[in-house]
Amino acid sequence: MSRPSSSADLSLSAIKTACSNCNLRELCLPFGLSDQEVARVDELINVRKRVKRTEHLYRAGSEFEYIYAIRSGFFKTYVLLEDGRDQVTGFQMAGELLGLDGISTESHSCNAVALEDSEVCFIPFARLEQVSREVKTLQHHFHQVMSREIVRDHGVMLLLGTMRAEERLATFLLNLSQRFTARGFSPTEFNLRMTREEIGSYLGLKLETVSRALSRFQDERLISVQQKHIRILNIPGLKSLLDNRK
Amino acid sequence: MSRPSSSADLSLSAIKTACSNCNLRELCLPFGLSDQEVARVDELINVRKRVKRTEHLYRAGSEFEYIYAIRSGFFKTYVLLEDGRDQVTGFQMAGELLGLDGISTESHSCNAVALEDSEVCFIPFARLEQVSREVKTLQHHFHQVMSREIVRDHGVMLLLGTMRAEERLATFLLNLSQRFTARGFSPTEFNLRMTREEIGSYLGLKLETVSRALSRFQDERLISVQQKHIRILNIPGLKSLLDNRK
DNA sequence: CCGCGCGATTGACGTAGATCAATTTACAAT
DNA sequence: ATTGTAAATTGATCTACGTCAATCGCGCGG
Repeated sequence: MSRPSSSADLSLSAIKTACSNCNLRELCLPFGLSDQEVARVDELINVRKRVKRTEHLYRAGSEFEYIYAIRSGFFKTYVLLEDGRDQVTGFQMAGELLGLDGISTESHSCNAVALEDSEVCFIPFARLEQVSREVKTLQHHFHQVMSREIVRDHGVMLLLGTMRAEERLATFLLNLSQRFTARGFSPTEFNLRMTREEIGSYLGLKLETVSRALSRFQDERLISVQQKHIRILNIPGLKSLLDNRK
Repeated sequence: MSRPSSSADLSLSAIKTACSNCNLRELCLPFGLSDQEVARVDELINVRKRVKRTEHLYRAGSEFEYIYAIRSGFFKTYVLLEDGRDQVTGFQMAGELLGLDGISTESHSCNAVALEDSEVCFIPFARLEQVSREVKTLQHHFHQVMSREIVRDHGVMLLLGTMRAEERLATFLLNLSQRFTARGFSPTEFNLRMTREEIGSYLGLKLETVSRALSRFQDERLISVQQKHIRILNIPGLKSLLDNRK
């Protein structure tokens, strides 16, 4: 509906939403807001939609109109080079925002695709700006979210520029663990939503290298891997792969 | 004064500033604002300071209070790993903003150091937020600036994750060329402000690799290099290094 | 003008990860 | 259950870039 673009037709039934009774409140846009202020955010989120696995939420070049908040599910964002090479720029889970890349040129610069069936809140950006002119805490928090994305990107640049394969993968696993923890899931046991190839694309490695590194971690009893199921057996051990180097 | 921190004492005389008569207006924060609106921005920039070569503007961990606009000069930002490895996350020139990383945690997450004697406008962030609650165009433009940084970072991730040494360097040179052009300088002739090692750190390469690639470009008559002086002889040739791959 | 030192260049060699290829495994459709 | 397909694992080899090392050369201070 809202964007009859090249992206797959996202959904079906728009779901009535409310941040007020969303259990992701503390991870998402309304973080740190008073009840009254959350009510202001509520009024600007009027649509929630389902996005099925493999469907795109937006594509590079498509018009920017919304910021998206992941209600449930899992996404990846990626950029493409003309020759077909691509780079996964991030994996996003519940409570995280998508689409910030679109603000700069009014059109998206990357692609966002669901890695599992998901639900997404559509936040009309013009209205978000309007409300954040009125609600100081919302304004500040939104700036923090954007800044956090910049800081995260710098971390990825550090990873891509200086780390070896095993360090990259350990960093990746520890990051997932920490984010699952923040969402109330086990820090040590989870299912990967992405393929080895997608992990590799994110980490600047080939899928074979990812697979070999996972196997080596398993040999060293740091983790156990069975396809997409990961169990972290030795968090300090994984961490020690990072700080000892050089 | 403002931050009696670990950073070198930046300066000397604060200089009276005014965006209104700054020739970088169109590249900097006031871009796209009416005269009246620029006047509002003027009132929040009360300090301009000199930062000498090798001096830090801020360091990771230092308190965040200002966004900085480069009036003149050249900076690099970098992040550090405990073991001493570092990654240059960007090179910034006149009209560009520094310090956006600090918003997320109220303290800076990277380091910013001048690569040549520079002048910097200090923009108290709390006041910037205040004024941008009142000036819609300023608010929107600031969001665009932050978003542009995210998009830029994604481009660097693509470079670090998928490109080969010569492609990275060609991309780097073309990017510098384009930014110098936007500032009224020659697209084809400029002095590098950074060492081979700093270029390498930014591009995820060792300094020897940077040096060799530059020499190869010179052999192929794409550029001429003499120490820090670069002359680009064949822009299409450099570009063609990028799109043909694979 | 001279010498010192950092930055840059260039060469020889080593290696982490890419590439190519062959199975194996999981899961979805029938 | 059976077959088809995509994902994952593992091995053998190749290579782009890193590492180590020897100059070179420019700019700066005395």
